[in-house]
Amino acid sequence: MVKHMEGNHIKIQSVENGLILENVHDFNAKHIFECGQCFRWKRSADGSYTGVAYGKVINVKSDEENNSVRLLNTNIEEFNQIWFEYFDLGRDYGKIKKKLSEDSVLNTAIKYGEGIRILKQDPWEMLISYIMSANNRIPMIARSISLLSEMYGQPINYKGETFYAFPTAEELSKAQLCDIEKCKAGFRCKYIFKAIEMVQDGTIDLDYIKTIDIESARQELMKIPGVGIKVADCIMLFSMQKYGSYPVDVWIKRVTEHFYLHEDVPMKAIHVFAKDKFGDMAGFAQEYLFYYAREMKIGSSKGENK
DNA sequence: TTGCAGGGGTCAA
DNA sequence: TTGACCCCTGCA
Repeated sequence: MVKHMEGNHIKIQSVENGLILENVHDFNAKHIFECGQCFRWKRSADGSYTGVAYGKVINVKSDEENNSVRLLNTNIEEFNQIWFEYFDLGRDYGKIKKKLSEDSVLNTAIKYGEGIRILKQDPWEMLISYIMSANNRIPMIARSISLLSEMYGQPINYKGETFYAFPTAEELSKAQLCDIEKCKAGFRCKYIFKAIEMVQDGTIDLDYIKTIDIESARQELMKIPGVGIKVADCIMLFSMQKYGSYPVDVWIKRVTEHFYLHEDVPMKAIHVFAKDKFGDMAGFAQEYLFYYAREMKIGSSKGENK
């Protein structure tokens, strides 16, 4: 079977309990799963990653030498239905990188995270996950999501281990605030509780928000408590294909100031800069810069580049 | 050993 | 514009 990407084509081969994708360019599992866009993928000793998305568990291993990717615990139907889009395989990242590389900073940044792809994740899951991210650390966020899924999500068995799907709004609507608090998300629990209610009663319609322009979508998302500019931008970039979004967290603020603005500026100035400089490709630029900043510890008090 | 700052921001004053 | 905020880790 052959599946078309923009300007290229992927060859798909069925193997025992999975698929081998060949002729896949710009796909590095470490870069994809560790660039900060997702919380539910865990690395194994063999360099593969196992995770839960859209109610399925799969194992992913990329081989950059041979431009191939191995997916385990799936099949062609599921690949066509879920994973082709999830991994954004219809997009030519080579073209994006070429364009962004005209900028010398990005030219360097891209060398570090050359295999990044922006996953098309579920808006509901991103909403709750990024509410949890406020003033929090990645391992803590991952733990809270995991606890919430264990309490309210559907169990999925894979190789003798039980994984849990991210719970739907309906499944979570059965929870009281004191139940949500068991996921140890602290002061964010009350925001999550309210977000569940707003989505469940239709005050917030994520499907609709996905269809409207980026500015309106941001305003709409920010009606949810616990959702500010940064969280709204993450939701839009990681689950609504709004690639002009440039989520500004501490790392992005540091790296933008360090390389481009050369001084401490207000948050608003960073957004204006990104829109001018990167336009509708700002989201891709953000991911390369984020990965680079973290790898190099740029601007951090512990970094060598301060 | 205990204590305290601070973290993928947001909210309220 | 500035602190407080849950929970937890790292570092005196």
